[in-house]
Amino acid sequence: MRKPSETMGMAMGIKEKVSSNPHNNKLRKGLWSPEEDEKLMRYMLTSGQGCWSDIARNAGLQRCGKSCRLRWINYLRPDLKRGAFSPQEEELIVHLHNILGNRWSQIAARLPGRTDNEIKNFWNSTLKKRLKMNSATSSPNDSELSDPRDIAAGIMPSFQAQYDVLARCMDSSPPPFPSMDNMSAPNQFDPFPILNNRCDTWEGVEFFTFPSSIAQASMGDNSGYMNLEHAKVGLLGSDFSVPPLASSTTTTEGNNYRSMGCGMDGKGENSFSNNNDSCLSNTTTASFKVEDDMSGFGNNLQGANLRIGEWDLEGLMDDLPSFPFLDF
DNA sequence: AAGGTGAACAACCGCATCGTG
DNA sequence: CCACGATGCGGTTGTTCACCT
Repeated sequence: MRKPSETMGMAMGIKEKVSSNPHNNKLRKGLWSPEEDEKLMRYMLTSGQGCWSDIARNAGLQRCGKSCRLRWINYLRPDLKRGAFSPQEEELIVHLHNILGNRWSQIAARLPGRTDNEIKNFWNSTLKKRLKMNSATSSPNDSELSDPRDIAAGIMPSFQAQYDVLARCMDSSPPPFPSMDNMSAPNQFDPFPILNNRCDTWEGVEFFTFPSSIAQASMGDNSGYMNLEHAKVGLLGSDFSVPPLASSTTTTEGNNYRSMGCGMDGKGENSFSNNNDSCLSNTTTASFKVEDDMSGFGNNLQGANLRIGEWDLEGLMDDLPSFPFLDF
């Protein structure tokens, strides 16, 4: 795989577009030169973000703010993870696309270090093609695969059944989602089965165990992300594992609960992604006691008495933006 | 070696949304 | 309420490289 950043940047000096803005200044377009990158990077690191048009001007760049923003977000941001997508990331993208569709920014928000543009390109170039190849060999009658589950199934057949389970839960109402009592039966419902390497049932509460590869690759570095390896998240103790629905209710009573450090604060409100409108915050009646150790999470839920009410698709979709999975 | 073609990626464009005066 | 600018997002295009013939 070539490194476009190395090749395309150099090419910019040769083929350079210029457009004029209303103030008659010449604004560059096209690929960014290393010098421009350095200017923007230096300015962003020293002065931080602000109005992008100001940034473009103050950094001495003959670019529009929009272009600077895009360059920063898609390429210069220090927390970006470069390189090929791991198989786990591929699965995650496919799965999230299953649920979210072409909401690349939301998908990207759940893949630390990846940009929406990157994911979109990856989807359009690689995954779509893989799908076509698979669909051509498997189901000659299906000329078009408009259903996301077809796409997922085309790429990773195991998703078909998993998506169906999710779809049943999303499509049907009244309550497609099993009550917590029923949740004691393993794998009754798994909205993110690919994350569910191991499903532990612990006193009636299911936990998802993170694939360590994902946890390590995406969050176990020194970039301030939590190391989620071996992390377990209570099904409803946090909206990490399930995009909670508007009408869902959760009750915990008398818990001695070592919460996911960034998932639930002491009031049972979501603090994972700074979303005050968290899907849980308005519905959760939990009263969690959070122990001092916040570095790990979800290891010590005891006596949980969780209850889930009704679930609905609309609520799910509304809540997805705040669903904090891998959202840092 | 030269040309064609597709893959991969960067960047642009247009539109929607949001905040502010 | 409206206008306007800034920002965000998704679709699309443009560019380069690698591979194949």
